[in-house]
This record gives sequence, C-alpha cells and structure tokens, in this order.
Amino acid sequence: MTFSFDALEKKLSAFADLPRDEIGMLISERARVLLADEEELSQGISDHHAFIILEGWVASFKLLEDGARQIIDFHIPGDFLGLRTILLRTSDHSFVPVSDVTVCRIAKQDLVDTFQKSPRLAAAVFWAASRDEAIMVEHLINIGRRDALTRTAHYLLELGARMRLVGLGTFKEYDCPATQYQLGDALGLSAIHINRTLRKLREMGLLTFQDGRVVFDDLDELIKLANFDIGYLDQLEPII
Amino acid sequence: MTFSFDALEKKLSAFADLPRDEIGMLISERARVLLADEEELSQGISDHHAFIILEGWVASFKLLEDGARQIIDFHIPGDFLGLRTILLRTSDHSFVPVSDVTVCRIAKQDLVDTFQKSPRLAAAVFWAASRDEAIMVEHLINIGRRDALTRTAHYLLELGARMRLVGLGTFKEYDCPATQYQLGDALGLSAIHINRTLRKLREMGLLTFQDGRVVFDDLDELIKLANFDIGYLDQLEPII
DNA sequence: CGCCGTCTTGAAGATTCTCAACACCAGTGG
DNA sequence: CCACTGGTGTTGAGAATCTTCAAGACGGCG
Repeated sequence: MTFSFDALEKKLSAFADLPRDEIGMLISERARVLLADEEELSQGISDHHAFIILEGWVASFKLLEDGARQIIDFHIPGDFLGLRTILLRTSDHSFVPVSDVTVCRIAKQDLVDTFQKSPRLAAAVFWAASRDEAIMVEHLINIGRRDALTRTAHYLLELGARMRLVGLGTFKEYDCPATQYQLGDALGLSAIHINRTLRKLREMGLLTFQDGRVVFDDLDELIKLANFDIGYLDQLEPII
Repeated sequence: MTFSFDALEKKLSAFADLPRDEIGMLISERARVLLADEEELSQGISDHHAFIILEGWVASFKLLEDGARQIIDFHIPGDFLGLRTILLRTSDHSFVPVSDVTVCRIAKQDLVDTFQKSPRLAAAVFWAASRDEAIMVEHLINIGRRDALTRTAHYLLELGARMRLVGLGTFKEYDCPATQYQLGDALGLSAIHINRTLRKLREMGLLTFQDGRVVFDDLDELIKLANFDIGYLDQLEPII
C-alpha cells in the first residue's frame, strides 16, 4: 500500500530544504497507517507513540469538571500528535477525530533514532512544533480579546491558511469537517452563538461555512475585519 | 557584585539534577545584570539577546489594532525571556516590566555555546520552555471556558504555585506586583470586572488581592472553586 | 419509518462591558 | 506648604454581548 505524505513534506520543507527521502525516514516500514478512532489515538499516545496525520482532522481538547470542553486546536494533515506528550511526558489533554482520519504511527524509539540520524530533520520538526506554540498564542489573543464575529473570522482564516500551506486549500476555499459545536468549543463560544455568527458572516458576504466547506466570499474584507496577519504561520528558517 | 539566581536554580533543578556551577554557566561574566525597562528589554531581544529574570515580574503581551491588549503571560524570577524569539526568529509580541526588574542578559552565541558544553543544561532549559507551553494551554482553557470568578481564582492560584516553586511564595501568600488593569488584560476581562471579581473573592473569604500581595484566606475552598490541578506545573523529569 | 446528530431560530436571562464619577496616593513643581 | 497631576482602585447604572432553554427542520442511517 502506498500513501501520501505530501502535506508533511510541504510543511517541513517550508522550514528547511530537506530531501524527500529524509522526510520519508519518519515514515518507515515499521510505521503503520491506520484509520484512527479516538481509542486508537489515546491508546497509542499512552503507549509512547506519536502520530503524523496523513488525511483528515483531529482535535485536541480538555474536558472541564462541569462538562464543558475546550478544544485546544484542530490538527490537520502534516501535523504531529503527541510529540510533546511522548518526548517530554507532559500530557493532560485528549484527542478525538473530527473526520475520518488516516495517521502514521511512530514509536518513540524510532522517532529518537531518526532524529539522531538526521539532525536537520529533527530541527525541522522542532521548528514546526514551535510554530504550533505561536498558533496557541494567537488563539489565546483571539479568545481573550476579540468578539464573536472577528474571533470566528480570524480562526477560519487561520485554518484556511494552514490548509493552504500544506496544499489542501486555496485562497477561495477549503474543506472544514468541524461541526458548529466543535467550532464553538474551540472558540470558547456556545454552538448557538457560532451559528448566529456564521449567519452574520454569510449575510455580510464575507464567508460561507456550509456542508463541511469554508468559502471565502470576500477574502480582502474578511482579512480586514479580523485584522488577520499570516506572519505567525509563515516563518523563516530557524537560525540555529 | 554578587546576585542571586536561586529562582533559576530551583526551577531547573526540578527538571534535572544539575550542579550549581553548571547552572552558573548561563550567567557568565559576560552576562550583565541590569535594572530593565521596556526599552532595554525589547532592544535586547531584537539584538539577539535572551534574558533570565532574577528579580521582579515582566509581562509579555500583544497589542491589537483597536488598542486592546492581551497579556500572554507574566514572567517571574527564574523565567526566560526571548528564548524562542532569538533561537527561532519567531517573535511578534512585546515585553514590559510589571515591577522593578533585575535581569541577566545573555547573548545568543553564549547561549548556544553553553548548551553545547552542557547538553544536560540545554535539555533542562528546553524542558522548562515546554512547561511554559503547558501553561499557555491552561490559560487558553481558563479564558475559553471559565467565568470571571473561577478564571481569576485559577490564575492567581497558578501564579502562586509558580512563585512557590521558585521559593518566592508560600501556601499562604505571595507578592503580586500586577495591577488590576494588567490582571484584566491577562484574563481577557475589563479591569472594572476584575475589581468586582476580586471583591467577591474577598467577601467569600477565599482570597485577598491587596497592596501588591495575594493572600489565600481559604486555600482548600479556593482550589475546589477553581478546580485547580497543579499537575501541569509540576512535571516529572524528561524522558529523553 | 424512526432516531440521532446537526443546524436553525426565538425569547428570556446572565454575564460582562462601557461610561461616568469619585477616592486615594505618590510624585512634582510652584 | 500646597495645588496639581497621573495612575490606581472603587462603585453605580445602563447597555451590549453571549448563554441557556425550548422548539422545530433537515438529512443520514439503522
């Protein structure tokens, strides 16, 4: 069976000029491709495995005591899951598939070995991980200081840019399998208010969120409304 | 002139059993101690210097287009400033002193050299940086899904725990130089609402925030109210 | 067909914000 | 010495935003 790691390649090659076969080291024969469900993901990570998403979306989240859920981030093809958890033992949040998901499973030891064989690859991966932290900072700002309209617009613009950077979207549209409930849990809003907000964005002629697809009806105006700056997603090569 | 790096030592030794002189390598003769103002901090970081806070608090923040400010985090003694910025070129936020601050300035090259001489130290520092990311996730959850009362309680509990871990606070109280405005900008609330919330916490007999000092009047009840779990601050040793 | 998850809309209510006013204090200059 | 100023903290009242509760529509799937 063959599978594509286009997304991963695109993502990492934005950071360093890695030959394709070096990236392929991450996906060795010992790695397994599987259609992941929630059980497989959490089981795998607690067994010291990381995952690379090949197809589909996964959400990382944390449940609160009162039943509320905060989605920390959506993870798209090319993203790593569980990197920090297995390398650094810090965990405390869970993963759930947002759509049908194909992942590549990597045992911790294989990951460490690969990083030792290719420090360039290791640097690229850590570099990508650091971008994820920048994304989280932006989410913090988004939730802390923007109202529902600009917050939603900003988030959907970010997801669009991330999809585009791995070749899965255009400036016009991208597939977004998240439900309105999940979007609400990511943005710290109720699903009902997300619904009203999406309607407003649609009525303003800016963006259509429908049938698992986001269409930018007026990208320029949308970027202006959300004050979206792609900078934090589109970083230069690392210095070290 | 002598100065203390107790806080840094306590922080790093929680992650690895580092001898004191190895930690001292970070603070070489070439490093300078200075009372930092905003100008010095931002200038230093754009000149490829990192800082270690020896005394006082610093806030990292981002200004939005409409003038709103989101404080990303407060940084306390023992914390690094600008690590990611100078090593990985990702920046986009600014720093401002919250109190009088003494820092130790480290040139990028010295930092890289030190890390090569002591991989254990490098691991400990990156480990500490990864804890910072866990803190940010917790802030995201806090802002996204908790109301003003539990959000404020949780945040002040976290700051107290962090201060205690570097020997600057007890289970009863700690110095907190942040103003109510700054606290509001950190929590995504207006300063006025912070004021009312603090009053409520005081009237409930849980916590007193006054004269630059936080006193836990009823720590157990406070922890219960905020569902505070110290786990994310108190990690085990890294695996790698 | 009936059921479940998702989407949609209305109305009432809660939380939080904005505006406005005032107290307090430290510093500053007359 | 005192008035003035700017930063911080405090309180009230009205307004905006967002949530909750409730109900119904729609489609996929057993």
